[in-house]
Amino acid sequence: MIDAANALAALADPTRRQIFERLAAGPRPVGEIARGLAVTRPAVSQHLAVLKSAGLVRDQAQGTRRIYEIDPKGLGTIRAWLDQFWDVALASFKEDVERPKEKR
Amino acid sequence: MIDAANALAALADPTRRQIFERLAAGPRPVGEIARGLAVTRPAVSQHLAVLKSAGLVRDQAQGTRRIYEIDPKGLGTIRAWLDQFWDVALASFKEDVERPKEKR
DNA sequence: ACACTTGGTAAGCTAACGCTTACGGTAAGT
DNA sequence: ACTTACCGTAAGCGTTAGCTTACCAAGTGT
Repeated sequence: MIDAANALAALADPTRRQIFERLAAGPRPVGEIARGLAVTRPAVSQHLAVLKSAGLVRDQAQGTRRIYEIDPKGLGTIRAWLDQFWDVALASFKEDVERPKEKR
Repeated sequence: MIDAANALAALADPTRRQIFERLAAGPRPVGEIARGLAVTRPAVSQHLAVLKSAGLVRDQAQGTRRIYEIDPKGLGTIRAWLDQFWDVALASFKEDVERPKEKR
């Protein structure tokens, strides 16, 4: 199951965000993702596994290489979770604007 | 400065999410937040400090107690960051729908 | 068949994180 | 003034997370 908890935890890591942002430019094999990053290729593999289990990316075998791309599922889960608090945040903001009026 | 990195890292922790969700029901003092949670009050204080520095909550002194509430700033930052990938995700999803058609 | 490329996995280490206990500091009540 | 309630901070500890090196499996080309 893909809940918001895993998705948020996955995107909390800087290296994982870097990988995710790189995939936003289009699907890529693991080696190409690792190239230019500060960590080794096995580290990237581990990160991809975490992102995959969080529903943020999906892979697709193509010969000896695996093409990774962004999976909309994870993003949708996070967005749904965020929307849960959006009205509360807006109410808080509205109160923020009206508060100075009460001050006088 | 409040960037998406800090906000995501802050919401990655389960206890911090629990605190944040509890604040969605309305502003509360620290003691009331800690009541019912599995951790001690100082732990809650530390978590609140992290959430605050991420722009997710804000506090307001009221006598000897400090009232915490959700700050829309952090949520907005995360949402803006997510929207950066939203079109990519939609394109990926669209391709997902049309791919079976090409299969035959 | 053999070599090479590609990538996932295991083992182990280090650093960071979250928690607790203990303490200090401020405001309110008596 | 003295006590009590409320909360932040420091110090210390155990666990986890991310990284590296080493190894293994599968596919491709010659």
